[in-house]
Amino acid sequence: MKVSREQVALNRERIVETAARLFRQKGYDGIGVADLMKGAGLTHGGFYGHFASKEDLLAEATAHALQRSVQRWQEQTAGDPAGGLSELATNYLSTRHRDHPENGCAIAALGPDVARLGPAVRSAMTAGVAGQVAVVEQCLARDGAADTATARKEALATYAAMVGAMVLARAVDDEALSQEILAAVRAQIPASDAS
Amino acid sequence: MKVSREQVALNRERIVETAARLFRQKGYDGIGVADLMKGAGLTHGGFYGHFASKEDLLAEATAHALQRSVQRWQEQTAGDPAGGLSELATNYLSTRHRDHPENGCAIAALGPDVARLGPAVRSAMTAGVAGQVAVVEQCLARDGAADTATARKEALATYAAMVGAMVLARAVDDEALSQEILAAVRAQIPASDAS
DNA sequence: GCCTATAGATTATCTTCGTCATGTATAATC
DNA sequence: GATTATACATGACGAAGATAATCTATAGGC
Repeated sequence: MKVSREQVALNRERIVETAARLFRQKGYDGIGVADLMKGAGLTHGGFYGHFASKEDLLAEATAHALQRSVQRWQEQTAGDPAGGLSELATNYLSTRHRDHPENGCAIAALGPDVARLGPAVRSAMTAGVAGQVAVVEQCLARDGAADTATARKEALATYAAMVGAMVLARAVDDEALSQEILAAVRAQIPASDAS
Repeated sequence: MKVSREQVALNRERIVETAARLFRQKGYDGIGVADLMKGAGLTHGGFYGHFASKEDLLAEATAHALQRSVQRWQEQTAGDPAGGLSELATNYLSTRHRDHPENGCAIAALGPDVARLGPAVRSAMTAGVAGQVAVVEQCLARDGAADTATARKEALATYAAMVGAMVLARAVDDEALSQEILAAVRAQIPASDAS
């Protein structure tokens, strides 16, 4: 049964969105094409009309998720004259984020998976990383603590600490340690000892 | 064909070691039981005589890999009066480590996978994380820059940055950015601006 | 209002997975 | 040296995976 042009676009978008959610939640191998399609309210039949492969879908889903993240980060940090990094870090390093990877950072949820996959996925991830780093860099620049070269270095290090903290906080089976990790990185964010 | 007691123990050990290598290289779902056993020079038949499940093997392999890491970390840092963190970070944040996950840090390679698995695997991971954090903490204490509470916080944050940097450096498809990330975190390690 | 292109459903295929049952040769035990 | 216990090999199973071919109903254009 054919479907209208806009319905097709809508369906495609819904597949990508569902995939972005489910991949982050269950991992690349943790969810199959059939369930992915079912999650979008379709059956697996039409999948290969939309995407060349499952990996291709992951590339799109990753790009989608990261674009959204970057956008949200920009909104969160835009208004703050102090740079806005503090609020960003508080949100990122929260137990809410830790417990809901399906809406969270794609790198913290899929980083190692992506590292083992093909160029399409990796380059989508690269673009996302670059975007997120740029936001952190902007925050630091706005805060005006250092020259641009130092700001970039600091941005990269801060960003790495945030991602690492989330990976660790999720992997660990000890609630106290998990929270301790998040708190330690939160406390160390430059120009945001407001904890 | 039965096999001598010591041969059995040897086989088991070889399976765990092979698994530790292959899981880190290919991910939990990236390698099957049959190939795992083949990697240890056996067939898949005897697997369930040794382990209750594939996940059970991952738990053992994770524990094994992390114990080795902690041991190596201790050796690397033991002799240095300045704490030894600098050498540790240089090794961890190297392109060699980045390009050889099969011998590297289990968390950077398997973190998100572990987060989705059962308690056996997670608690093995937790013990390993705790051990690695303890080494970093010792380094900072030996360097004597701060009281113990601050040293612990700093250790957690430093460790998170190292793990995050490795995850990012591996996920990213841009050699320059990848190295930039590693360098930025290296430069930020406390008491080791010796780069 | 008919024609045709096509989105998505149905169904099939082929692979690979984790797990398990059985067979067999040999180490351990006496 | 005979008996017993068992580690591993072989092979099979059912489930689930990705991918592909075919079918069909309808949207878009005339």
